[in-house]
Amino acid sequence: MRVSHFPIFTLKDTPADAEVISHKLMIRSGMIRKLSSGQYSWLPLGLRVIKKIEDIIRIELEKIGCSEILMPSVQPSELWQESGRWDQYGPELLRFTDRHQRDFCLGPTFEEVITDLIRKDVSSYKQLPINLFQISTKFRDEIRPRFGVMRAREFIMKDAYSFHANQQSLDEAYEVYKTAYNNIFKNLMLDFTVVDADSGNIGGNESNEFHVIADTGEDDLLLDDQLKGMNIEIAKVKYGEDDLEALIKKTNLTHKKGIEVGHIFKLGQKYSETMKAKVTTKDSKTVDMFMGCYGIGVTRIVAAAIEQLHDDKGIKWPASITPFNTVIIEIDGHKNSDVRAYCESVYESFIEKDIETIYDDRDANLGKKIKDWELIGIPNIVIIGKNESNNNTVIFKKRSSESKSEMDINNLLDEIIS
RNA sequence: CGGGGUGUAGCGCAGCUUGGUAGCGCGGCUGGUUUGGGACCAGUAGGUCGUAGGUUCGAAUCCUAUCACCCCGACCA
Repeated sequence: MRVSHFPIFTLKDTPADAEVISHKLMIRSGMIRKLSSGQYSWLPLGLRVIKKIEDIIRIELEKIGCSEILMPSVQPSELWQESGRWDQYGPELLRFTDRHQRDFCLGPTFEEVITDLIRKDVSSYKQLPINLFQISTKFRDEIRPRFGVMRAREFIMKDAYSFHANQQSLDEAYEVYKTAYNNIFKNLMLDFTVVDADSGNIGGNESNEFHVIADTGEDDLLLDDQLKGMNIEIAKVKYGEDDLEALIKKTNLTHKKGIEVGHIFKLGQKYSETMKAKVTTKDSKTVDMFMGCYGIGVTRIVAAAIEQLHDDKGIKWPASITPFNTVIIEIDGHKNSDVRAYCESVYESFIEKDIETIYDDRDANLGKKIKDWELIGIPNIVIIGKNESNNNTVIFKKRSSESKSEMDINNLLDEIIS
């Protein structure tokens, strides 16, 4: 892409209403803009990061036999009445009425809809297990949205659901998802941990949370050397102790801050029972299906990655989810046609190698361009001016390092690809 | 919902205490010189001071109400 065709919107000043670093950097680097409290528009740069995360998730889920679907966000109240959550869920469930005075809500989660979907088409144990997921916008009328997209009212979540004829099948699937989630977060190239957790009002009897480790995280975790452990809430119950310091002593675990980005649950028969989602078993009996549900906060991962990987200049994207792999910064290309032509040819050679490249062809001086791309956090920075054009070389600088070096293009391509 | 805070130009802010009709920096636009780490010079546009009401000869400034936004708490991917 060329910047002339891929608008970037960077800011020098931090907007006054941003508090945490990821929020500040997302606004300044032009990834998002606020519409109203807890609601953000995603600009081209930010959306590319979302797509990267979604693709990593898709690949791992498809590997374990989970197929993608898409369900409506506007959900009829009847289903929520049936599960009992119309009354239980509380004001976080945004409710409204259509022109026929029929009640609806904006889906904060999709157990009701998917259970309804499955019960209509599945009647035999032979059709099970079934694994489905969607990546879609969820809405929760949060008491207090905050920290930008970290806790937004409208956000993108991947939610997967599994249906089984018996507990054993669910147990097996749960472990498969756990492994897949580990792979997803490994592939995202973020420091993370999985902990035992409370299943909250989703229901069920076993659950694990996946956390991105970050000093600015909101959740307290107690972890061992292997980064395994438990959420503080679980620890409190388990050890009968409310004080954090006392718990650390008692458990001999390390205290870390985490940002919850994934949560998996064994729902069991909670929804299938109330919503009468049954199948016939091998011995001709009927049984309520066993369910699991598995969530990942896609938009929250964007913020969590930034919380974990940044410096005073801006974001430092891991290769896995960077909006672009490489930026080519042109010096004086608007006046120097040799430089322009040379930049174009270097750009083409990057594109030929399938390196995701953004070519900064703006009429601006070097300092401004470098500041912008360091803020945005592109891992590889290539600088080209008249010297490089004459020498048939480029200047190469990594986002993670201060040093620059003049390089032959082919050598650079090899280095970036490796 | 309880506690705290902020609304003045696209962004960051000053002005408010002590009323006299709005200013600075960045950004934008035009022209020129520039472009090797956020350039310089000259010019220029842009604000019913969140909204409504009140006090006053006169309100950004004082009073009342209201809305929005942010932070702390309860809740959560």
